[in-house]
Amino acid sequence: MPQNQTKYSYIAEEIRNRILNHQYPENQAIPSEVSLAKEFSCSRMTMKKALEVLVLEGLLYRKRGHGTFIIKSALRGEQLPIYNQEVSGFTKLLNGKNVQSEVIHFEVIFPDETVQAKLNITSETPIYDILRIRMVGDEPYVLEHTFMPVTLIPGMTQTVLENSVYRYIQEELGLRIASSYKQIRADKPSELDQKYLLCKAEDPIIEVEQTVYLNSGTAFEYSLSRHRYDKFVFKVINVVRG
Amino acid sequence: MPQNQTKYSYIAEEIRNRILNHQYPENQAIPSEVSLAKEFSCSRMTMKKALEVLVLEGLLYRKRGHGTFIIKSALRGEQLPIYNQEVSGFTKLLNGKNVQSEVIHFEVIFPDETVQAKLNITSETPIYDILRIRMVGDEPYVLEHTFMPVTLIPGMTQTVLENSVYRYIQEELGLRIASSYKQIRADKPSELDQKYLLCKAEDPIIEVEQTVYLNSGTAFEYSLSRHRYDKFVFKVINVVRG
DNA sequence: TAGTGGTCTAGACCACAGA
DNA sequence: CTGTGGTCTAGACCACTAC
Repeated sequence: MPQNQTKYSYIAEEIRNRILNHQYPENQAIPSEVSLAKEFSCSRMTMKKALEVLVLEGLLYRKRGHGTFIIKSALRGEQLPIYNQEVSGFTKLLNGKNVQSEVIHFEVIFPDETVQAKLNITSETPIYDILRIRMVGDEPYVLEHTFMPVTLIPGMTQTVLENSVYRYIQEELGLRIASSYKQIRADKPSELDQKYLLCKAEDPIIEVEQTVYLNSGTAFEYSLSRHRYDKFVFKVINVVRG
Repeated sequence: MPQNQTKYSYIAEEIRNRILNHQYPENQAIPSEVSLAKEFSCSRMTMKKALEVLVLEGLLYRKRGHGTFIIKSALRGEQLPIYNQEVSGFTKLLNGKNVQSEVIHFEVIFPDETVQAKLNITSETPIYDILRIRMVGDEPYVLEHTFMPVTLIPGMTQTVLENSVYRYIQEELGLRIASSYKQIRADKPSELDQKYLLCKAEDPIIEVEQTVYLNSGTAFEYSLSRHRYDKFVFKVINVVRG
């Protein structure tokens, strides 16, 4: 048992690995709560919490009176809980690929009414106004327009923007992200979209509007990400609770 | 305390109502776990579970050492957990409005390879092949192409299709929905889209591809819903766990 | 030091399914 | 009947914050 980790998340990790390594047969129930609790020397409640993590990831489902089963389609790749299970930036999502960011626009301004409402700030609160194009290899993927209060995220630089803003916020500033709210819609491409995403006037755009909150309950980012329609799919897993 | 409901979900409901009715000040912590547990005569664990429900709904956030706070933006309407928190059909989402469904196509066929893979069935398993246009008032909203195994959902009729398939499945057949997997993307309109959604060739389409699973772990629905871009927004709430 | 939420325990009772 | 998961309890200890 490693330090600095809760028991249930350690157990969840271990069982997740077993599932992904096919150490449990796919066509029958995995061991029961009681026997797993015995194996891991924990209480039944803790084991339940560990398994709950995997249920919410879409890897397991449980049925009273029957047992706990592996969701086979989750093993086949495809439907992995990538996009909506973690609040992370673009950089993390495309881990391993050659991701670059080009800063098109970066200044400090005062917010308009929309941004004031989204970030819950007054018109006198200075914000960063950032426009970036994100590239994978040589190809443009997404045009991101981001607004963040300067006082919350001090010391933003061109270098940070070209790398990972989220890494800076979490590792350098030590802030914790608590939640995000996204709205996804389709739109026609603007001239800006066409210019930077290299798309045609008849190509749709898929837009993700996002507000991200810190642990403290304050909104720190409002952003509009406009993606090429041929290079973006948003995945959502949904588990009925109770 | 009503029958037929768990204690924690009853408590969550009660506290949710208090929040929405502004019975707790927005700018300070709501009562602590311990005091709420005393008020509702429950253990601290049960109260924690009740509050956890509201955290996952995006209504509350909690901070160790500080307390439990209301997420104000959730009260302002806008960011309500409508679309992704419940696995429900179109009928329920637009509750109260005049929703109509017109069945364009309804027959039993054998699945192609894509549908076989999505529903995890063989080419000899008969399925319903359903094409419906959903209207709100006089306006077309979404064109839904749905595939369901006949053996799982027996007795499908034109009348059911014109009303709510989900209600039929849950109330008439007594089946329980466990989870769903969605992929959201933008696309150009096909001729079918243009004909039924009354959209122009340059209007984008937003497509939701969905597989829905029953309690038993079997997939019962694979569908492609194509929405008018000016009448559909997909909302996602995301809470960091741990 | 006191108060908050987070984790963990050992055990109880219940609902549901299959033999 | 046994075995499964779901709920609930009463209490413990810990981590974090504020005073």
